[in-house]
Amino acid sequence: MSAHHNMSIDAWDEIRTAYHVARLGTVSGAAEVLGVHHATVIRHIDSLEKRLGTKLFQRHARGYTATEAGQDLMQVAQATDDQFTQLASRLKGRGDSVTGELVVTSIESLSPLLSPVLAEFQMANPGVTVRFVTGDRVFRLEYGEAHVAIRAGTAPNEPDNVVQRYSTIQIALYASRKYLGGRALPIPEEELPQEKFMGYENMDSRAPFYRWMEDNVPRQNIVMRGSDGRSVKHAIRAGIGLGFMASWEASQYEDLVQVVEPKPEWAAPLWLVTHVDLHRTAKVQAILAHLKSAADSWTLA
Amino acid sequence: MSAHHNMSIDAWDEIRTAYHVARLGTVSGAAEVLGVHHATVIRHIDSLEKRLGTKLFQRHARGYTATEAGQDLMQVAQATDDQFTQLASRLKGRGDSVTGELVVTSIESLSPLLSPVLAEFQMANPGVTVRFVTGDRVFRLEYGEAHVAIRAGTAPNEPDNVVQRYSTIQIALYASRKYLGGRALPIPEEELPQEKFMGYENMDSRAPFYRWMEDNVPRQNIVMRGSDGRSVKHAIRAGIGLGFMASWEASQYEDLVQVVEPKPEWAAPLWLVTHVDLHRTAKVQAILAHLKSAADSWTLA
DNA sequence: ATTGTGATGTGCACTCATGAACAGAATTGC
DNA sequence: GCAATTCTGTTCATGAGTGCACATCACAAT
Repeated sequence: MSAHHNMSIDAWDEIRTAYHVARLGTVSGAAEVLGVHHATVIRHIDSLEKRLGTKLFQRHARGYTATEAGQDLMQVAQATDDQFTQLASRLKGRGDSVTGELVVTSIESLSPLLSPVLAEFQMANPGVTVRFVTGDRVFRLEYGEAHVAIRAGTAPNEPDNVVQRYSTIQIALYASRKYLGGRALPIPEEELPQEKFMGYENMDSRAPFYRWMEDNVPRQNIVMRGSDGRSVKHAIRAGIGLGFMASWEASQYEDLVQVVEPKPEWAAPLWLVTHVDLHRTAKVQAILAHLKSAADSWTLA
Repeated sequence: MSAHHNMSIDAWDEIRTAYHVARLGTVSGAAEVLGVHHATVIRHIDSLEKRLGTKLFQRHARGYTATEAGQDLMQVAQATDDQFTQLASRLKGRGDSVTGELVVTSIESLSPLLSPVLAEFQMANPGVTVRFVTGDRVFRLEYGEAHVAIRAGTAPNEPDNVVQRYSTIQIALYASRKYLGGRALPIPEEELPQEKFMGYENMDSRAPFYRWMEDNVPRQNIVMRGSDGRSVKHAIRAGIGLGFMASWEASQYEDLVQVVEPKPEWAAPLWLVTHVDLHRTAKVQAILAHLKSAADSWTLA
């Protein structure tokens, strides 16, 4: 039983037709405006009247004149037409201009790098409201959780996602001067496993430097683990031992020094990933362009 | 050029489809509610997005989630659906119940006869507003000028008008006692042409008693003419001579007497005429029934 | 792992709404 | 009064939109 016990009109096009007939007073005029044959207009009216059980028009050779019911319908349809027209211009404009919300997501560790860039973008486009969502859980673009995501690591290959190569985060091993105590640098690679290390809580991540640490550093030498980048950073600065950090972040601190020449495989590629449905919109294109131009001024490599 | 330079949406059904998709979150669910195949829903969405130039939904295997644009559309469509539903119930009710305006038209001379009947009807149906329009010009039902007309004379045969036999107005020759001066009644028919007569201004009317007067009474004996029934009535009562009057009206006055037995051909048939489009509506049926029952209590013959 | 379920998406046959042509009627013009 | 115009209304052929079937995919549960 698919019958609507609560009567709701399931032929909006017919109302639209009736509206123009009531407005113009003739079937032919309405047919011309609607771009259909006048026979179609007559059929729409007949169908609608049959459905409503009420005569909407009185037919005569000079045209159709709306009954009270028809005039009532005309007023409602008039309002509807106005609202739809406004909606259309809103939506049209929304497609070509950068307004409304713009949701960007990334892993939390990129936050200090991206925040200023996004702030810049917002100031350049006052009409847009930027929401920067970070978190270790992957925000799913296909559910509309974000317009663009900055992902790190291996290239995502989820379907319906258009992914672009973005930039490269140079990762290196750092330690504080306090820990090193004036030792000669770089530390020879064969001696590294004997150092103390600051590790990560969830090493299940497939980041290459994680795997390097798992493979080359004895478990007992990983003396502490942190679950987020900030705690790792503070532990290293406190002198607990060696640890992986992004070069751009470590270089901001005078007390941190790079202990070995970074291996190329440690580098974490960044990916700009957007949903295919939203990729072509002006808003997404604008933020992508802005992110790329910002990356050009970075000195990450 | 039939191009709409002002963008207005010319596919309301597609908006309705998109509305239900946005509301339910899945194409399949919307298809079931709408009573169409889910492929149709997909095609509607695609068409609408193409038309608006904006993505309304993000597609994924679990369903469709509305973008900002889609949510905007959903709100507008929600309001539209509510308004249409209200309209439908209003119109549905209007078809089966007697409410709103009811326009009745007749020739002016029937006004005193019909007015109390219409007043009765209004009091029996408080929801209806009765407009009683009299005038010598014929109000055209097909232009929506009236719901029901009471016509006198020969049966109207206009197309699209359903006409019913109503009642018969008995017309007879009357004169005031002052004019007669106590003569014996009835006046022999062969002496009638020698009497003085009160006539009508527009004798072009095809009423049978008009023609009788034209045919049987010498022109110079029609000593006065009036353009409306009231002036004729007053002239007769003033004693100017003989004149045709409706029996129901003349019988109200003590000073008026019937001078000859009325000829059957003088009687004026009344017709109830309605437009075919409105004839079946409850409102029209109600007033017709009321008029007929009122006629049963009349003593016109 | 594997099966099951409930989604979206697409090619193909078909039906139904549409469009073209014509007829009828009323009003307008000369 | 007669022709011209402008409507409505109906019939019939056609094409666009629809429904069906099947493929595909994602998630959940056993």
